Amino acid sequence: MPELPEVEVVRRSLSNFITGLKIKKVRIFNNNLRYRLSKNFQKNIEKQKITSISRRAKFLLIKLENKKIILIHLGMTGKIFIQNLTKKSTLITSFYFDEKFKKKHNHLIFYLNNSIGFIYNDVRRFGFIKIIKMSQIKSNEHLSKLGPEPLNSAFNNKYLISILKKTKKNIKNFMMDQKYIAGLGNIYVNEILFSSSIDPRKNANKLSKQEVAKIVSNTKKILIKSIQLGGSSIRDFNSVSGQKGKFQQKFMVYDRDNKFCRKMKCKGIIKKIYIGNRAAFFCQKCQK
DNA sequence: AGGCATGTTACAGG
DNA sequence: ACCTGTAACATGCC
Repeated sequence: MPELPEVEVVRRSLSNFITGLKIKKVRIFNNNLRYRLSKNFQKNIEKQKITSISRRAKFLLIKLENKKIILIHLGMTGKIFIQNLTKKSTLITSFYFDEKFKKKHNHLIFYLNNSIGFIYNDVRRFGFIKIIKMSQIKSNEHLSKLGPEPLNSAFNNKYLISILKKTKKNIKNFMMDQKYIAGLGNIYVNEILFSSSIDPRKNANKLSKQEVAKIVSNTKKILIKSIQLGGSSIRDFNSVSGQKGKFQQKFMVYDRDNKFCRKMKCKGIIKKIYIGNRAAFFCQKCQK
């Protein structure tokens, strides 16, 4: 689920629900996420008020009054629920609402005031939660190596041209690399390259200025559009009651192998190949 | 049954 | 040093 747009959608709805609330108590059901929780995990965050929630790349940063930050990465299947504990109903964030969510993979619950529970659920446990200090943001091992935010003005033609010169990667692997552009994943890179009419296998340092400009503008356009539509919901939440993201309805290539290219008059067939062990979807006719 | 999945990281070899 | 491929992590769904 979670690439930049999905994480941003979670951040926004989460922000409405829990900003200003106090973490009364933390219960841990399963300590075995990608990394084990630190020894002082509970002690560091209990009785602390949540001051704000921000996002960097695919990371959520929940800032607390004591200058500590709950750093969350959702991995592949991490989800956050906000539950109204008194009514025993699931309120949730616009993105992950599901009344029938399985308790099985709830690994952690933060009891907030107002009878609100913040639940971390992760089927595959590739995600993780760490407590860091505000002062460590810049030096943190996860955050320090990240490239610019694609929606920030620092991600522009000039920047991209300058770093593309130095790489020997193909453009798809390049764009997936968080140290060059932070927050893109497999779905959005496939979609951006399609809308830019660029073959994902193309050497990144062989792109023309025009192609680079297309990547920059299409990246911003697609991410913004997806955030507006609540992100992409794939593979889960088929229940009608839950609010799903809608960007998956806009996919031009992702998971559309053997289907017709959706570009007007193209009639090419979407092909699926593997690049760097990740599925690449593209139209052989429009992407050169 | 085996392959595949929105992610990241470590390691081997070129 | 950079690049690529492979495997690992763990679970569920075709």
